[in-house]
Amino acid sequence: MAKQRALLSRDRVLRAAIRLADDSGLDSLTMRKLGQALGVEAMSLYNHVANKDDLLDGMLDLVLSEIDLSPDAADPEAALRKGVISAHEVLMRHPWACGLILSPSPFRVFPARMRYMESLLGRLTDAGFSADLTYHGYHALDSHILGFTLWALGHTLDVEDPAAFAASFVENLRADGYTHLIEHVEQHLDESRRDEKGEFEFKLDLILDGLKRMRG
Amino acid sequence: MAKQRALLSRDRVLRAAIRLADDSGLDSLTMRKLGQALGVEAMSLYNHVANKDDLLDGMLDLVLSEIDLSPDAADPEAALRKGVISAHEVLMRHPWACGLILSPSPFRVFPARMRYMESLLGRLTDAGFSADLTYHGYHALDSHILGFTLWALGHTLDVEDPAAFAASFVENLRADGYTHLIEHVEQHLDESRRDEKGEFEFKLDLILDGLKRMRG
DNA sequence: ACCTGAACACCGTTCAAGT
DNA sequence: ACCTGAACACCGTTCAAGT
Repeated sequence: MAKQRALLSRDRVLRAAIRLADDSGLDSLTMRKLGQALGVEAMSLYNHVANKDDLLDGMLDLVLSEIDLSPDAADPEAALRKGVISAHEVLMRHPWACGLILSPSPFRVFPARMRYMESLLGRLTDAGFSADLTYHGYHALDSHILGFTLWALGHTLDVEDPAAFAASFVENLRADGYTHLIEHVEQHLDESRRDEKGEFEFKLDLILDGLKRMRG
Repeated sequence: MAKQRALLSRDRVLRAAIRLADDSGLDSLTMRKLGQALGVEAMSLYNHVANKDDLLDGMLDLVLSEIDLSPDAADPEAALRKGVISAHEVLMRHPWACGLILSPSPFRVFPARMRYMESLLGRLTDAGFSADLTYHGYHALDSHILGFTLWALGHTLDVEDPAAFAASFVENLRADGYTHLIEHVEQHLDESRRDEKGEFEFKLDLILDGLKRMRG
């Protein structure tokens, strides 16, 4: 460890925290370990963040800033669809973020989140949806972005050999007659199907097509 | 506290833990507080659950058992829709459950979850969906159940006067020109719209109608 | 067989003391 | 102004000792 470390700053603390959470998960993000990663004692961090909640808010603010929900007057429907997918991709890169945004207490507000909300609502309006459809459509899309992504992340099983795991899982199921579940697991093992982005967009298009039909 | 307490058992421990989490949230569910609620020291709990993860799995097993996904040969489409709504209602009653099921590590398997998966797949098949549509439809519906419910729970702001909170929130937004977001918050304040179940079913019907159209 | 006191290795956070 | 040692009030969990 170099003796001459760069000076601590809020930005350096937040970026180190994101890296630590990306690499090792939120459970590994403790003030002590974060200090260690920065070559400093845990207590020093409190000179740059108010407390751990403030740290988490700051991390989310940087992450949501990566989302690109910019307008496209030439093709507003494509801009909406692309923005939603951008949000999904950003949240998949930072697997700890979705759960944090959706944790009920405290309700987290920070600048990038407001900009995200404003932009998503703007892209819905641009696409020609009425105030009423924009209202419901926002809920459908925001819950798809955060909810589906968290759901997908919650189904990534962290095991060396997924095929072997699934095989022994199916074996256990067979004895108890879970016929539909066995078929579903076998469909998952079909390499041609294992396409997470495809699943996100499949449901996204169900939602978007339904909204467009209601728009008439 | 009565001196003569009923004997501890795994079932009593699990039910007390569910009550504590329902009333005070998952953060309040510590082994020490759970012991206290049962009139016992924390260490006694380890005679009935292997560890805290085993406790959480047991709690989820009881909760998911409340879901009614029974078939209805006379109207299989209604059975599917009713079952999805039943799952949502159960998960709303136990606000800590969704987040736990979707927490990525460990991937939680327990009997009631397998029965839930098997039943949901069965209701999709009953409704006449092909193997392929059942595969994608299961992902769309399961992620809607768990993801939307968690999303909705993550938006319940725990404040004494929501209207006053929203008003001051809007005031802050106005200075920064968040016009779409202001309109959205004002739509939320419209009493006639505040219908959480409506929002769940709005998106559910987008998904179900889309699936039915693909079924042809 | 079931319960518990003491202990261990952790948390977030405060605060007086150092530079 | 920024960093830190010591301390406090918590966690989950183990284990030997009690009944």
